[in-house]
Amino acid sequence: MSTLTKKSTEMQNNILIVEDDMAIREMMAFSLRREGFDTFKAASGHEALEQLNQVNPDLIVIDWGLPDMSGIDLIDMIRRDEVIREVPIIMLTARAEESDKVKGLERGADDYLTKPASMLELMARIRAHLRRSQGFEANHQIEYKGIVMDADAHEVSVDGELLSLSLTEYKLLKLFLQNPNKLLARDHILNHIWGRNTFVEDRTVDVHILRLRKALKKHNKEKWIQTVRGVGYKLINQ
Amino acid sequence: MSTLTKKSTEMQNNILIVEDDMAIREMMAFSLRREGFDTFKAASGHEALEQLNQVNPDLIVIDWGLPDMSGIDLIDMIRRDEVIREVPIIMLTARAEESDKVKGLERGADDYLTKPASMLELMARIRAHLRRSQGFEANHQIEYKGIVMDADAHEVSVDGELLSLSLTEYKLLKLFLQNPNKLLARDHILNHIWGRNTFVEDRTVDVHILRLRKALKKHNKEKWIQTVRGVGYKLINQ
DNA sequence: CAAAAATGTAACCAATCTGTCATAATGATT
DNA sequence: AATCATTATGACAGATTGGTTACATTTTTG
Repeated sequence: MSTLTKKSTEMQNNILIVEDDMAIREMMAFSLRREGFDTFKAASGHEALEQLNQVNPDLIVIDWGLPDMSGIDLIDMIRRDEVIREVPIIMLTARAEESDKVKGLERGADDYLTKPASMLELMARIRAHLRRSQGFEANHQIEYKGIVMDADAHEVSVDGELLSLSLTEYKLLKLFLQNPNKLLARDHILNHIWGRNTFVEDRTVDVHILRLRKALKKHNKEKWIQTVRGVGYKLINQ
Repeated sequence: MSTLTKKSTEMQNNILIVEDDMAIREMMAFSLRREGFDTFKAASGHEALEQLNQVNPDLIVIDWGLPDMSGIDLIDMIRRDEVIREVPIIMLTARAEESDKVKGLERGADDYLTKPASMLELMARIRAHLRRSQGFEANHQIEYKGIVMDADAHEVSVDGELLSLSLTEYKLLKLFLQNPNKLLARDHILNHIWGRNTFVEDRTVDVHILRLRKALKKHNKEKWIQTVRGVGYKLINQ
């Protein structure tokens, strides 16, 4: 699996820290690593965007005052990106002014802490957000009309029978199961499975769709993946 | 729809306030109602559980120190309940002690505020949580007199029956649905569907209108697209 | 290390979509 | 009613699109 699509279900959680003050940044990174997180660091908005082209963090901590752009602007850009849009964001600020707090939360941050922030509280809030964004169930199962995907076991079964899938097929099916009945455009699929900036052909998606269809066909679920000409594919019911 | 299953997509959000201090409770309720939320109140843990048997709130604000049980215990019970388990919870406390904060977050609260809490900040945090718990899944539908276009599924149905459309027809219909009862000039249509500088004939629009009309005809919606001689077309109500 | 599996591309074909034209139908104007 | 202007319709060819197979390359497995 490439670094690009690194996601967090079975592995450690990735946290991206965006903070220009080196001392604070390193201190946070240190604490987070000690707690078992994988950390990625950025000292500016642009560095952050660069990082986001290479990692899909599970949570982002953003300093309000960055040298090149405001934290708010960075949040805006993240929330507009199709792939990472939903990542939880914790804002960090030196000013205790309430208007900032409110502004940050209104504009897309999920949480807000005032510096000097207690590491303990930051950790607790990070864990609270991760807990929520990764679901409550201990064993992550997605189910849709007889197709059951067990993320922990990395297994898929159709009407009880195990389905043998390659990794790409698995990820593809997972994407479909997470968005049943929704049209997934080709480039959307590309972005989510291969990452934002890979040089994979459009047609490659088709081939993998074909392979996934074949796998489903063996279990009499032939017509589950519907083609929408000119746009993409859709997982449908029957 | 029964009160029990009241969920929040189309209607106001329900907020449950669990707080024993009447002054604070009423103040919060007042502010929340003014902001357009539906509020439900409980002065104790037991009252809260009673309320939860009747309403499914979209978010719960819980005071740390309740007369009959600790807020933490209440959270535990909520998180163990199959139905409401995932509701966002904001803890409220008079003590500023950090250990409480951390404990609350570790045990299942999603957020934590210290009293005296600023109403503005509480509102902002409530909205941030609601946005996350429901905002991302808004499904984009356009509806006009029995024609329902689901942008996520890329589907159109007429009186429940699915309509099969080519991409251009789909875009055309979308344009009409976005501007019902409005006259759409030919060049307006051209600009919106083919782009500003394409070399497509005016007459091409007619052909696609024809095709769209045919598709609608199959579902007894023959006369929906009206010709306005010399100008363009209009989507009308039968 | 050899064999098997997985992956990304290219190439071919079939289905479908699209734009244009010719002609018919309709409406407006005189 | 005759003429002109505009739109509807059907047919057609070329373009686009997606399904499929084959193959080279990489990765994994035994």
